[in-house]
Amino acid sequence: MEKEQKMGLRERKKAKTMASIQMHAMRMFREFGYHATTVEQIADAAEISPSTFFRYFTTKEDVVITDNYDPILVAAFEEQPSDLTPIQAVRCAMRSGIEGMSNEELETVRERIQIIMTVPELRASTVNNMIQTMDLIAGAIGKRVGKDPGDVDVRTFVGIVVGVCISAMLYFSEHPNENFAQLLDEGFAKLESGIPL
Amino acid sequence: MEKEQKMGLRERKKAKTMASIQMHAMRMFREFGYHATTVEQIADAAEISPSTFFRYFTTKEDVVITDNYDPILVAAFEEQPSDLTPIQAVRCAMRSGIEGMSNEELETVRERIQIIMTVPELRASTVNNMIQTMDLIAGAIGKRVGKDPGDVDVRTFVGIVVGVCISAMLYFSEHPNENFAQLLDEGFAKLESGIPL
Amino acid sequence: MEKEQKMGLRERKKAKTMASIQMHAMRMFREFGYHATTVEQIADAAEISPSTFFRYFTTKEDVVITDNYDPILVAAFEEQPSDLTPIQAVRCAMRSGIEGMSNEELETVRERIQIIMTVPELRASTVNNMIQTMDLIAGAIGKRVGKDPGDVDVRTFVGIVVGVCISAMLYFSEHPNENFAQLLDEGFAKLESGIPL
Amino acid sequence: MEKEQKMGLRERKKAKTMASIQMHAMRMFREFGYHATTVEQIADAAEISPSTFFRYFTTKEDVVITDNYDPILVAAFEEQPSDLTPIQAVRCAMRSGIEGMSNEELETVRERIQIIMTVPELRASTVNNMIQTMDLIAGAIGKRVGKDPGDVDVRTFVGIVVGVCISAMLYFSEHPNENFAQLLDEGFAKLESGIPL
DNA sequence: ACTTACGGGACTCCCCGTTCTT
DNA sequence: AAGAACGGGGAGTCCCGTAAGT
Repeated sequence: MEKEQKMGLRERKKAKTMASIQMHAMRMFREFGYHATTVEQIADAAEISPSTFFRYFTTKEDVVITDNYDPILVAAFEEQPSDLTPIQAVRCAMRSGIEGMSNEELETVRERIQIIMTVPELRASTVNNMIQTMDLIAGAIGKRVGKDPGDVDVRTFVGIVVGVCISAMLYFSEHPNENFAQLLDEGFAKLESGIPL
Repeated sequence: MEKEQKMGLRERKKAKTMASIQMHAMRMFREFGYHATTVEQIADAAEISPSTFFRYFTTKEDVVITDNYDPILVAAFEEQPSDLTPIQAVRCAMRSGIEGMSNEELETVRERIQIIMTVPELRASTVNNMIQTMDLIAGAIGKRVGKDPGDVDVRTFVGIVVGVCISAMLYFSEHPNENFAQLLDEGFAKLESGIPL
Repeated sequence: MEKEQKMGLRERKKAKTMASIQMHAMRMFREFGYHATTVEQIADAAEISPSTFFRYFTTKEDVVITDNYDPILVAAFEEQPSDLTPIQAVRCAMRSGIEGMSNEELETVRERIQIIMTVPELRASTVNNMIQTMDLIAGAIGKRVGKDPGDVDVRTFVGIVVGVCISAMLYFSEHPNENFAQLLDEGFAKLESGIPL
Repeated sequence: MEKEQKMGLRERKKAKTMASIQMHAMRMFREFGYHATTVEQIADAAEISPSTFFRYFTTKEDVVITDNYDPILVAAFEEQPSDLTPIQAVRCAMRSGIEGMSNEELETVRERIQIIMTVPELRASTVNNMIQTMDLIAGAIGKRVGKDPGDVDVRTFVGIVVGVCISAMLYFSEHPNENFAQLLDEGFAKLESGIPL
């Protein structure tokens, strides 16, 4: 009990520190630009030492890229009724994942996408990140269609999903006034009736 | 004549230096690993100064990632008969692009893919690279289907193509004995009849 | 004759190139900042090669610092009537030097001072430059007062003059709306009646 | 107690490292010349890494230029009896500052001046440094005479002081057998009775 | 657990020679 | 003979990791 509580407190404190770093970092990226902001400056702003920064985030990039939506997404996917086609299931999972976010959260996501897609390195490593995420989904999809997660078809399918997500993010970064959730949804909607074009 | 020759010599010398750097780099990456090899070491091996290295390649990553297949691919795509569906055209362009390579060249490509997919940073920035490449193709596709290259559908289509390529490369990196060209081709073949799964 | 004309043309062309470089450089320094502007960018803007840049200006700093007022100043100084005290002579020489400038020229000078005093390196090397300039004047002063240019008093005198110039420039850089010529003149005016304070 | 001691130890270690770098650097500058000595070589000699060098000194120049006499000088100035004229106070402060140095220290100072005045860049940035130092003194002077530190007269006065220091240093660098302390003192002595010449 | 100190590699820019071209 | 290309090399900054305290 006692231990658990203390852990809880610690966890919460860690989460708070992490959030603080992220907040300051994002603000500074916005104000001065990603490259113009150094880790040291972020550490100063968050009142920690640079090494602590790296204990919370492996790299500078990670501050922008790290999110915790993976398990949420997977869970949402697994909850989809089994009569949906895989592509429908993905679409619905995405949608319900987004619907679960507060407006504030969504705003943060939008801002992150803007920064990410603007900075080549971030764009690169985010995609990389997505590939790993989608490996997760590959498992879920495999279960659903009764195939091995390593199966070529499953993998290709996952590739397509990632591709659609990327193009939605890119498109959104160039048209910030569009509704990102909708863009994404429409992308998958089209997939339901085959390849666009 | 004379002029052309001299220019040619210069160009050729530059190309030779570039190739030399790349050769040494790839060899050393293979032998000692990507991270264990420093730019300085590569420069030493290629008998140039580190600064010269960076005059030829903007980053260390670039040594692995840079290729000149973009214009070839685009050209191949534009040559495809106009009665093919976009996806068919892409598939055929890829195929003819690969067929135009010597065995040696193909071997190099294969090796590059292996290295790239193994090292996270390279994987990341290659994908990034592909996005840009595909922007090129977006233009060609736009022309073919009579849409703006920035059109959502075109963009989504391009995203899908990239997605399939990535998954093929990933799959290949895990199954080095497969035939990469064939993997890629099969990926697109499936697309022709809709989304797999 | 012919040769002289060609030389004249060449000279003029060189001067034009030099002016062009300087113009572009100053513009870019103003717009993007001194450090953010690279020599390469300047060269691009001036449509020359980086090496040519360095043929006209030894260093990047030189673009801002180089001027041709030294001989003018010395000449003006030597023209001063011999009944003036040294400090009066300096003052009058400065004044007549400035009066000989067009408004446009003065504006350029003002702008240069602003940039110079803002960038530490420029400030540093300008002062250095002034020391050399004043060595020139030391000669003229020596002649005037019948002492060796290397004499301690002459040197101290020169030091004071430089000191007053610097403080005027610094003051001006912090109060851009003041009249620089007047600031300088007032500085020397005070010297005529002893050390201020 | 314990903490204080340990802190003291740490501080002392840092100071030792700093002194070691400076010592090696100065020795090598003397032996091989300033430009012929690279930071890497200094780092090697001091048994640190180049990055550590730059953690202690922002630039290579800083190794020569950095000193800690500013606060000493200011303190000495503020201790001067208030019936002295500003110029007398400056003179006395300088004198008492120098008198507080050990012979060894003075020797180091002399050596530094020799190097500094020989190398244009060092000369330049030292002057720059002095301007900042004198800004400090401007504060003290302002207090003494009851004027704003930004006042034109105060600034001009400071400029003159700097000018005299520079000319003393320059003169000394050309006449190494002179007594620097005395040269400086004589410079200010003359100022007391008006501008020399 | 959190910091300080340090190492080291990537990368950029400045600046300068040498060579090659025109 | 003038100028551009090419390359070398040093200074400096930033990221990131590790070891040693505390």
